[in-house]
Amino acid sequence: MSSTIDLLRTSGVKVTPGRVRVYEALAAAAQPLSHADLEARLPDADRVTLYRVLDTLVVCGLAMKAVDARGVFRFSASGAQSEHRRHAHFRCTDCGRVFCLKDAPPPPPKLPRGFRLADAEYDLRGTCANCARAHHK
Amino acid sequence: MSSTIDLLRTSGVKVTPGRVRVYEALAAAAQPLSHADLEARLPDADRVTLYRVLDTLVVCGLAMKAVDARGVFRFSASGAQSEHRRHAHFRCTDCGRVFCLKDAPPPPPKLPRGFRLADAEYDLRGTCANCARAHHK
DNA sequence: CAATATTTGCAACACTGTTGCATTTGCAAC
DNA sequence: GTTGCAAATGCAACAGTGTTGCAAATATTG
Repeated sequence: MSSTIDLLRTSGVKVTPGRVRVYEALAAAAQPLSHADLEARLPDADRVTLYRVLDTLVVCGLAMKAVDARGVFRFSASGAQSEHRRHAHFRCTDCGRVFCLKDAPPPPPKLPRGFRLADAEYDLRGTCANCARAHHK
Repeated sequence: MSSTIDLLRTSGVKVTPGRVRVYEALAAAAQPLSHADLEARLPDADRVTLYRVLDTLVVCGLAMKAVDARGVFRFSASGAQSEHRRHAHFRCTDCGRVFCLKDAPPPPPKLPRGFRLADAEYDLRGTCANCARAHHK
């Protein structure tokens, strides 16, 4: 099994206690966590450092960042696969969770002449099964 | 033709100059507007009143509220905006311009059971014709 | 026009996120 | 180990977005 330390090292960022603890908190969580959630779980962490650690994890691909329905950023551990580009994502507008759809991504539409495609993202938004159920409780 | 005043009256809320102006600004906009956008368009409006007017319009069904990628609420007059949803966008990573692709977007993939699709966006990124040509100068 | 429930404007606040800068720390090279 | 230095941290201050309380103004109803 690959430790958090190895994950960080492999991702090319310095290994610090803060990054280890934040990543492990994200990985242990069942839901994407907001900055406030993480502050509650890691009471000793500095507010600003926490923001910067989260940024680092997102940039190096270890975490994903999304916006929930209240406009708050939520973060989730993304298990280090940066293959997140070429398949469709479903983002729940309620809980902010992102689901990867395994179905083959649809072929990109034709582009005007001269345009060069670097990257494509099919983003679906809506309500996930959990939140849909919770809605008409 | 139904004037804004009639729309408001029909929706069961008091008709005030602020509500009329805000609704008409929303209806005239090509994109959903943030609170800040509206403040720029209506320089005389009070900040807080603007928030409350927007809330009222949403509650009475004349406007829709959504969160953008930066976590900011954006508002649009109901009825508008359903057409800008279902087509693909190409964003040039060089000049930042966004092009709307007229071709019909591919059908959304199948979702897991219980998931409800509200909105889909096919985002392509790359280099537009202009910038591609400029590149091998 | 008068009565009254709503709405407005203002001040103050709360939450989320960012920037600048001095200090500490990871880590690589000795 | 020790050292050097870029990077990360902690702190303070700030910026943007949204909310609450309350007194004054106003849209509707009769």
